[in-house]
Amino acid sequence: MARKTGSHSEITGPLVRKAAQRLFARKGFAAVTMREIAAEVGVQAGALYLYTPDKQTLLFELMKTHMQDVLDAWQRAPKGEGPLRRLEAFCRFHIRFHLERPDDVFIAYMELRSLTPENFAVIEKMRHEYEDHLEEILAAGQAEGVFRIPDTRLATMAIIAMLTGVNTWFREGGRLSRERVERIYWNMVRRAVGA
Amino acid sequence: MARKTGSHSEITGPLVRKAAQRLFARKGFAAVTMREIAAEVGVQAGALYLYTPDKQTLLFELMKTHMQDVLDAWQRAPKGEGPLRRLEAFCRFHIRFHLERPDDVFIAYMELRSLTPENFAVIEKMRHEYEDHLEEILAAGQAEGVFRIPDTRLATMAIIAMLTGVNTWFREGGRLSRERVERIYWNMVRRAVGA
DNA sequence: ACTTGATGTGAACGGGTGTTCAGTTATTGA
DNA sequence: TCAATAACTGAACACCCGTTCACATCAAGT
Repeated sequence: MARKTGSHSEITGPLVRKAAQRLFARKGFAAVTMREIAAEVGVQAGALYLYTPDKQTLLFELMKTHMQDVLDAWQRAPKGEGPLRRLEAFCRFHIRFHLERPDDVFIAYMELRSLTPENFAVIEKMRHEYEDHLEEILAAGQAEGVFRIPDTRLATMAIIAMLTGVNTWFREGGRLSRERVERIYWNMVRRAVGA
Repeated sequence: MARKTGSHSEITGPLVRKAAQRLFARKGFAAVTMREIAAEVGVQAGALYLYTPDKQTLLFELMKTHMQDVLDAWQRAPKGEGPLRRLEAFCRFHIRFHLERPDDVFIAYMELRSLTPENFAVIEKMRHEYEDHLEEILAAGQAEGVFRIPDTRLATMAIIAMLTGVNTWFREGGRLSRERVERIYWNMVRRAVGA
């Protein structure tokens, strides 16, 4: 078979990651067996080790890729000018991006404790980096007198928790459209920061 | 030994629940073994089955007791008069109560998927009952013109997600006192609902 | 035609899983 | 004193775990 890299199948590899992602999100890392993942892909358990050195690395790579995707996507997202517009951009981006990747989000928030300490440190750092983007917006708005926030770090955590919470109840085709949810949440955030 | 009920030891029983609670919160239900719990208590694994029919029931009872505690505590909590004071009471109650039981909260939010469908339905119903208490406050305030909320259900979910998020970062003896955190969060909620 | 190497099988490895149960111990009430 | 029983042990049960590896398959490159 024609190979471009020294790695393995470009077909089975992604299938393994997708199956693992779906199963980890649904049942939790510890409750999923390598044989389950293999069955989902349509191979025997041993074949998985052509694509990952072990189960822990499989989880870590999923989480790292997700966090990198978030950071890259926010970097590329249109942001507008001024703290108010930037905050709106962030809120809408966060909701939209997370709703598009419910499994990844679930894993990233629930399986931190399943990571080895070294892997945890890596993911935690990336998460903190993302949170800092929001905190910078809040701090800038506070400095300009656009926001009235007693503690920017606390407001950061509150806003992210609130926005991420959408994933726990939102269902496509439900009572509210994604656009409507985005607008309502943005308005709550805007008022919460006193703007 | 003098027994009042037909059940078993009133010493070891609670110890089992506390050990399970701590371990489930720290490592996750699926990652904790009955032998680990037994070791924490200081007995052999077989002895646990004097206090629970199986591992699943142990988890379910922990979660059910916690949810019942939340509902009872809110029922008993001082609430003040009018939607604004009631909302403040709810916010402060939620933060305080949850910060006092970090392990229970962690389990209740993370291990829903580890429950059997029947057990899940029971817990989900209790959770919904709690959420409804908040939604009723919001609806009353909206009706009286004290709040400006486009969608009470959505505001309910947003507020609860925001308040529960405190548990992920708050540390006793940290930069902010619990009272200060309560006040800041309450102010954010108050502004978010337009009051 | 033949070697190469990617892709995968299927059995095995050592160890761990939840759960059961016959038997031991210790304390009790009569 | 002694039968009753709560509390617990320690071994066993049947099965599942992540991971390894000798071996098979088969398309591609020379």
